Amino acid sequence: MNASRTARERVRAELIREITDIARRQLATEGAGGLSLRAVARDMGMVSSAIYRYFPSRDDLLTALIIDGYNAIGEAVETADAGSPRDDFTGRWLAVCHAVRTWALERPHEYALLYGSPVPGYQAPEDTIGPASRDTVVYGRIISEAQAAGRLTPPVMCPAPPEVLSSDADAVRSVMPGVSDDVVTRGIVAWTGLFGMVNFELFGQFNNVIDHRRELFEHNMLCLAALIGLPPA
Amino acid sequence: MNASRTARERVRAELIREITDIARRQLATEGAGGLSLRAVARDMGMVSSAIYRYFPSRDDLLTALIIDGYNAIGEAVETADAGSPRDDFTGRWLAVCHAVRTWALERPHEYALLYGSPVPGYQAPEDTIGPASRDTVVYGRIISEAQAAGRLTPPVMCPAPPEVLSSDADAVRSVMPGVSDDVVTRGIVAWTGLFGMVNFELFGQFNNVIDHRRELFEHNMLCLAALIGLPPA
DNA sequence: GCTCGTCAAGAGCAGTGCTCTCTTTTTGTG
DNA sequence: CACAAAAAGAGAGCACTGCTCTTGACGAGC
Repeated sequence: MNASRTARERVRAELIREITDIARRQLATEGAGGLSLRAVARDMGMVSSAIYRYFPSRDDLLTALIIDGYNAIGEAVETADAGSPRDDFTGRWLAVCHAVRTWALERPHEYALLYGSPVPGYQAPEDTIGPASRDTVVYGRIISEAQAAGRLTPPVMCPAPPEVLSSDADAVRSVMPGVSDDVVTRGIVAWTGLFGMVNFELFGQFNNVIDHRRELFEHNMLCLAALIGLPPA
Repeated sequence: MNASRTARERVRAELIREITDIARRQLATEGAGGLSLRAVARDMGMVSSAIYRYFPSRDDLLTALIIDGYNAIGEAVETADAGSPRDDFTGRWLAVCHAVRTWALERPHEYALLYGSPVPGYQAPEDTIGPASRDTVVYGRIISEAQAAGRLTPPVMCPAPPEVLSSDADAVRSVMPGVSDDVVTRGIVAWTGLFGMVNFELFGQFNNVIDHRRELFEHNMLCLAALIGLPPA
């Protein structure tokens, strides 16, 4: 009864996994806009309408891929952080930066699905906001732990954040406890700078301009680390 | 003879302009992926096949829109820079940053076409790289002129850029003459940080996180200005 | 006047997302 | 075990897409 029920659910789960796998493969070659339910169905030896038993619409498939993607990049970031000595805060930051970049370069279309322009007509549902912040808690933790260890010394150069930003800083502090508003906003600069750099490299803004992209990336991430106040390498 | 010939060419140019205008309007509501030649043709009271007399493919229409877009944002940036006192380098930088952000917020889909994920199957032709750098010369000029005026004092915090980056720095220096490799790389940090911030705001990464986006943007751009070495406001 | 290039129009092809109906298979229960 | 109910597959079909090909009209230059 329960065993048989789960038997059916198991094959269903297996099919869903297979569909998303094929879709991810198709995403890798065609890009988000070229993702075709019919092509996925063909690859599975299914008739196109049968796919709709598992994903009621193309957007639902996209949502599944997006959630998987956020989890995957989050996991990559977590692994990178775990591989560095706990008290080497700059090393940890650099490691997670490289993890993001490497992950993005290896599956550009999947990355574009997460951090590129939203696919037209697609509205990200609530389910995505949880996994979407899985990586950010890692960045926040590095900064928080550096602060707690007394190793955070932001250079005096940025103006003090205006009072109006304090509520936003409070929100961000949920992943970055124990730091001042000033450090929070510096963290946001580094955060957006990290992804801005990856975006530019991936979306072509560096074409015909920058050749040594890994080196430039690393140097700029070190620059951002210094801006946050992490100790020099 | 020549008059009549140009008469024909004039109506042709007028039609091309009308097509791109309608396409841009459609882009604003549907997004890049939803741009449909047939819909444009319908809006013009044309039959769909007639459009192909003017744009041989959908990609060619996209290319035209992209070139127009780069020129438009370039012009917006130039105008913003021209509106600030020549020797207020931080003010000029802040003005162009706000110009980029405002331009992007007013036509998010067009911005996504330029700085978002590349549309699937679309390969940007050579024609786009000229207009694509129209805005960057403005950023570069601000930094160069600040340097020439002796107003550029980068805070000591970033490590020195590695030797391997010198050739890339040389390339970038074509829009940012007279500055050291160190300043060039700082400029790239600011450049990517600017667009990283706009991307995050536009592509939804700030949803449920940041409320006072304009204020945060301005503060972070000031922080990046300080990182470059521009004088405090 | 006649030819030739330009253009609009329409039909048509292959593909898409999605819905509907019909049939088959699987499942839990009397 | 038998049977009704639920789930899944199959296929046709609708409206749409980009794009191609052919046909017929128009206007400019020889």
